[in-house]
Amino acid sequence: MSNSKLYKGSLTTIILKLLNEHDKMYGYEITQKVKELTKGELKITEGALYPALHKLEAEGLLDVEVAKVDNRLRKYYKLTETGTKETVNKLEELAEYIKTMQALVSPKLA
Amino acid sequence: MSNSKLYKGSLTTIILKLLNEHDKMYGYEITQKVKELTKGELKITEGALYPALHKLEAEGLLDVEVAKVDNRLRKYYKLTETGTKETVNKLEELAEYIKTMQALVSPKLA
DNA sequence: TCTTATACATAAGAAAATTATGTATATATT
DNA sequence: AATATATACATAATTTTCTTATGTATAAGA
Repeated sequence: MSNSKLYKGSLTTIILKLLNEHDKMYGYEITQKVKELTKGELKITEGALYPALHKLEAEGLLDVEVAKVDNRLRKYYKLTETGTKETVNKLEELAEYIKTMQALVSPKLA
Repeated sequence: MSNSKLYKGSLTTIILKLLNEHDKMYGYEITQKVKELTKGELKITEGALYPALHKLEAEGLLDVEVAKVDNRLRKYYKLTETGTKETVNKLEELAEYIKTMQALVSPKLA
């Protein structure tokens, strides 16, 4: 994912946010979009992505829809209603995390 | 540590930064300082803290000095030269992480 | 023809945390 | 005096999340 361990725990937030913006996406598309948006800084590996998608689906945050394009399989994921609500929570948590960390590493500015 | 999983992976950064500011600190003091600086948002658990300190010591980033205060044991940790350099790296990684995540979740502002 | 890209998946192992314990002393409360 | 809370360390079992490696299959480009 990256040389930095800080990304641990943020994959779910990333997936939910992307799906919140793009309506429906398939796994490989997510990896490419992340690479593009972060200018190569962050590469989502398949070993992390697919289990994460399956977990989100099992938790009822995502719905899946299978399609065949160019004779190749695609699994399109989209947010459920619950998933949309959870996205809001995750984004609030991210904002809170950033605020908290800035308070810790820049205490003079906090 | 917190209800949010985002803190996973940031404990080392937090420890190093606190030691960079406070010269020497002992474990329990670190837990209290974090609680104070984050107004209770973040609570470092002992099961996470002590193994992390031992690991940083084993890696040569921290030196330890044992003291007895009020008949109770304290283990004061301080940054080694290597530890000070690594602190700079970790803080750069944190800044980079925040920048990257903002590019992902606020693409319009990126 | 061979490599790269697209597209899914899982399994073994590592890393970092949580949760649950354990020991011990000091201080505050009932 | 008894009990609870705070101070101060530690580790072990388990869980979560990721990396690395591997596997299958089709399409496109060199």
